[in-house]
Amino acid sequence: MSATSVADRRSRRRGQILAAAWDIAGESGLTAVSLHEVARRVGIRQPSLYGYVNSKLDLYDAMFAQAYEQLLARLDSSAPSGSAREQLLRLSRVVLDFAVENPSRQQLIFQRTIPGFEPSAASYVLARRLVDRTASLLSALGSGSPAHIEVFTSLVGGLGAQQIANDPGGDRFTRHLEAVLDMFLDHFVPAAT
Amino acid sequence: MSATSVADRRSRRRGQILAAAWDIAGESGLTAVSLHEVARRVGIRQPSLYGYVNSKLDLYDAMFAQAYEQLLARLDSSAPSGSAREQLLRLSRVVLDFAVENPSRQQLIFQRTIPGFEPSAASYVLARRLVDRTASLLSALGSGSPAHIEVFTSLVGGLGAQQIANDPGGDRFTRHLEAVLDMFLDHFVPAAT
DNA sequence: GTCTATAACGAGATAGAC
DNA sequence: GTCTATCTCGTTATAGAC
Repeated sequence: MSATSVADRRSRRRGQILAAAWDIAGESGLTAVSLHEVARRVGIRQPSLYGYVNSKLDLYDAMFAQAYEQLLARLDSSAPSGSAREQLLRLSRVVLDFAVENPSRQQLIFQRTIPGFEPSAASYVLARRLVDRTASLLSALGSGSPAHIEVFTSLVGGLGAQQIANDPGGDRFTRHLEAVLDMFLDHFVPAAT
Repeated sequence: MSATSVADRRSRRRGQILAAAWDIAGESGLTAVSLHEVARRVGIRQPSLYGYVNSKLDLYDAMFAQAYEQLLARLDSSAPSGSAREQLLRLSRVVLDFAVENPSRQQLIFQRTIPGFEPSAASYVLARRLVDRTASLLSALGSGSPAHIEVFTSLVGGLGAQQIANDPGGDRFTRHLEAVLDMFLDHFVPAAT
């Protein structure tokens, strides 16, 4: 009858570990995350981490999965409403804000620049969910071909990458999102205008 | 009267050092470049490198500058010809190919994801040259506003980033370059069509 | 579940001889 | 210009006690 079960305590610790890892990544970059520093911040010794993750790459995988869970949760935080164009704009805006708010997340889940890291199958499923949502909105607009999806994701990803690399903390690039989306729709789905 | 001057030998060594660094980056990622491994490949001891670079970040800066020099040289390798649209397409194709051929170069000069690295003023001048060329071609098309430049660089950069992250070695994203360029011109420079 | 201790290794950088 | 030697610090991971 304890108020906190063993499973609860475990998952709380895991949450602390991931939070510490994201903090380090935010301060010093994704590659600066080390098990020693994570343990230091959580208040345990580095070997104790091996009760929660199997390796450093496994920690990255947990971060990858958590980032997608957070992003998908944000997309679900409001009921879909408005035209397909409005829904697509909202999805793009949420994704873009999410990436730009925390460049390490963008680097891990979109850019894939960590040497040796590949998301596990379980984590990859989450990544697919985002693509699928984008694809179905594009389909609703009559523009759901693979080529259209490839171009569209490049547009949104490109704005995010440029924003982070060339104007961190600003909005010189992200402010163009709606114009870029209209450019895309105008050109590829002229009927929708 | 020696066939190779002291300066020649120095610059040749420097070239070997940079080549070794790019090799390592290509094999194991940009962050895997270490002075020890560079020295090993050049055939000297690690402390000897300090006769050529002042620090590891200084080595990254030399790589940054070299990458831009190579890219600018490629752009100059053929005389400008054709319409402004054709020149813009050619410039974009060269930049895109350059980035995709060697992801480490893209990561260093466009993505800027190395913790603690900032290009020196001298290196930054080279980076500006690329932006200036792009801007003047866009101006010739009547689309040289800052906003247009921001959007255009995001389009090309986005295709490159997606290509590297999601289809390394392929062309699933880069093949859309011409379509994306036409989309851009259609929407922002309708008169040019 | 967390600890101490430690193995095994690598990094960047400096001192000083030749 | 290159070397040897070394400092200092960091890392991932494992063994084994409590």
